[in-house]
Amino acid sequence: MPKVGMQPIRRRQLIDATLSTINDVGINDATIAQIARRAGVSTGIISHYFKDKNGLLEATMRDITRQLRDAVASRLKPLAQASTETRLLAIVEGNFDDSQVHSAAMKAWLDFWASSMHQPQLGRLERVSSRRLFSTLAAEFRRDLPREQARLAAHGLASMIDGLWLRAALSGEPFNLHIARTLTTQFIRQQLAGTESLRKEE
Amino acid sequence: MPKVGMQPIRRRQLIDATLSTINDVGINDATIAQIARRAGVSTGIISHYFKDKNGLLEATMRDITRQLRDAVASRLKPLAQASTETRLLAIVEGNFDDSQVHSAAMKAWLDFWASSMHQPQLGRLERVSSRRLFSTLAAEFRRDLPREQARLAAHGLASMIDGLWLRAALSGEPFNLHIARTLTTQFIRQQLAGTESLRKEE
Amino acid sequence: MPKVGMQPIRRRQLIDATLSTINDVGINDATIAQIARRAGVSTGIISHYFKDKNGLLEATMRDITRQLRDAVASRLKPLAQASTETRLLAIVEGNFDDSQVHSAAMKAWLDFWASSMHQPQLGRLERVSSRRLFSTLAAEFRRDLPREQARLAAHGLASMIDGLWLRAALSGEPFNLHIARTLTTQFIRQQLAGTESLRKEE
Amino acid sequence: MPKVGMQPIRRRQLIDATLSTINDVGINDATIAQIARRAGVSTGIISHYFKDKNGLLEATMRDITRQLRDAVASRLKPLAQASTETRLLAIVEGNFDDSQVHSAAMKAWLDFWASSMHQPQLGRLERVSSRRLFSTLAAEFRRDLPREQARLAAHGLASMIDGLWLRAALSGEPFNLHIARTLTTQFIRQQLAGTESLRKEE
DNA sequence: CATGAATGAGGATTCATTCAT
DNA sequence: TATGAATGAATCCTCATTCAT
Repeated sequence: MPKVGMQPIRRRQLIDATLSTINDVGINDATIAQIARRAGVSTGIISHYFKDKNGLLEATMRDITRQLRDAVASRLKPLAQASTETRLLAIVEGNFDDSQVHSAAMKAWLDFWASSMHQPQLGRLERVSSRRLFSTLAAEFRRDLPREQARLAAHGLASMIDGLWLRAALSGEPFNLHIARTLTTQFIRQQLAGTESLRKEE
Repeated sequence: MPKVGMQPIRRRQLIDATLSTINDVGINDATIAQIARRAGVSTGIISHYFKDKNGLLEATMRDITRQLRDAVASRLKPLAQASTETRLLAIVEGNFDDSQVHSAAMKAWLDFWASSMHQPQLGRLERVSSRRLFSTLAAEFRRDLPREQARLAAHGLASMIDGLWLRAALSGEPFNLHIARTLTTQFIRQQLAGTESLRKEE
Repeated sequence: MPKVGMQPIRRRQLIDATLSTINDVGINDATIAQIARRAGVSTGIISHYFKDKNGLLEATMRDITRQLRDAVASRLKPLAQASTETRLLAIVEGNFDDSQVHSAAMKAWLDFWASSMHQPQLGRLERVSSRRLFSTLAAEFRRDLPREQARLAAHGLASMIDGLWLRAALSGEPFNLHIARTLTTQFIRQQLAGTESLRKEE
Repeated sequence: MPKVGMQPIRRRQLIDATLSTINDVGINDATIAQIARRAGVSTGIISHYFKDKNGLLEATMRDITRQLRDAVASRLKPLAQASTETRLLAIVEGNFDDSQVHSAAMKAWLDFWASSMHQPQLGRLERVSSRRLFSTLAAEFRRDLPREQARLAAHGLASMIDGLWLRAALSGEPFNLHIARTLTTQFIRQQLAGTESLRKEE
């Protein structure tokens, strides 16, 4: 029963099925047949909408990076006039948004990270996303800190965010938002409070 | 040219070939044929020494976790009487040992991490390794800090270490040891210096 | 050239190719590639229709057991009112139907028998078929003989049928229907005629 | 620790291991490695004593046919002066000797039968054995019956013996010696008693 | 006489992709 | 638009055989 205007519906359906499949068996054991079955469509449909399997995976990765971008952007929007610390914490919160820390999302990110090491197309997407986090953080820190110090702080905070995420994913346990908040808050305050004594030695 | 006592030699050969192949094409595109060719042996030998491909991958992961363990242990050994900070920095340095931060090692870790999400056997190895880092750090922090604070600090430092590593791997650029040292040193000192004002608010 | 409704056609095609291949090289040297080539299709199609090689072999065995069942049933059908002897002879004739005694069929049976000793799935099929012959014969004998004697006669006749078959298969020569008829007819008449003098001594 | 005069010991060891392996996994899944392990020797030894796998299988088949021959011969030996019936029953008993009707032996026979359909060497051995049974039986019947009738009786008795054997093997249950004796005794007596009334009609 | 390391051909299976309907 | 039949390359694994020691 072909219908018109199915494209956005089918794409959504298939991306969701892809994420769900990745959650179950991982990106490498996710077969087109499995994804199609889960989406309730035939295998042929995938090439119709995404050209090939890579196209589907790329679209899926694009989807979760967009979700992350949105999660951050929506938290930052109402805080245009807020303090640097507040805005930094909002960015952190965005990265720990529900959409990003549930099991399926973390598995997908980890799988995409690994895949991106060997697939240029995915690598590009990953790099854009990774740099965006750094740039966003660096821009905020720059409001209160000198350039190099801001970059260092941004690098540190981005690493901590990703590290917290990574360890949560690998531990197999639910993401502990409380601990993540405590540690990132500490880090942000210390960076903004100045670290003269430490920097002296370098 | 069969000989006796080849086992350790062959195993080493094959694990090295596996790491090298993972570096080139990733764990999922690493075929038995490719690994065997690189090791200069026939494919059949792999099942002879490792039962099957999974056995080889597991042995390879075991190998890099052992390297990490050794890198940390060898740095810690001569510091039995040293200060907590010195010992913590030694642990960090161990994690950033050459054997761990060269491109091939980082790719292998990332691939193993992703695989460990879906392969129980690898997951177990990963969890052991991940927990060891946390325990080692927590034990050191515990010398100067109360229990809960030590655990928090350990979690934070472990996350930062893994995060720095992860972002380096994904960036495709060489690991910047200088920045990593600066950030981890900062973190350690601040944790050991006490964070009363921050903890008050929680 | 994909079409709809190909399933029954392809299954038939593949089962026939399997029987033909078994006839040529035996069940153990029958490779998927060979069967597929003979059927004029690709190897992949087998898993499409039969899941795997075992599925195909099972379906093939199911097919020849069904042929045997049909051969017996069709002979028995018009003989609802006939004498026990006539009906027993019809059952025997069914077992010696052309479909069962040509070289390919006999080889297939022998191969399946051997395989069924070590493959539970095939064993089950074999047992059903073997018991059906016994039950059918026993039911007929029961019309004229006491229970235990009927069972003994059924056992003996079934053994003679299978033995004639087996020795024909192993001899490599065409099945000698005349001798088979003579011997089974003798057996049936003697059983039905009563064997008091013999049974006395046991 | 090489020794002299090991040949007969090793051959016996390996043939027993082969039978045991066939009993467990069937002739087709019996690998050299498995057989060697079971015999407690290395794989290389097999080619040393039997040239190759086929040589071992052939020797094994030769072994069980010899056992059958011996079982019959030893029973017949003391009965040089006995009646035809007694001698025929002795032959039957030989075929149902313990060495022939235990599970492992029946599986081996069935496997060899199937293999012999496609392996000339084994086929030859099988044919010799099969014909020997027929000839032995025919010779006995010939003492009391005309030539053709004797041959028919021999064919029938051989078929019944093999059929009883086959059905026992396939049933998975222990060979029921009592039933086998009853049926074969019946058959022999009836053949020897004359079957004029039956033969009239052919 | 005996070992077991090493080979490599051969087979089953999987799966992305294509395409007639 | 949508299906699912069909392909066949790619991969892992098994295993008989060889042979240096």
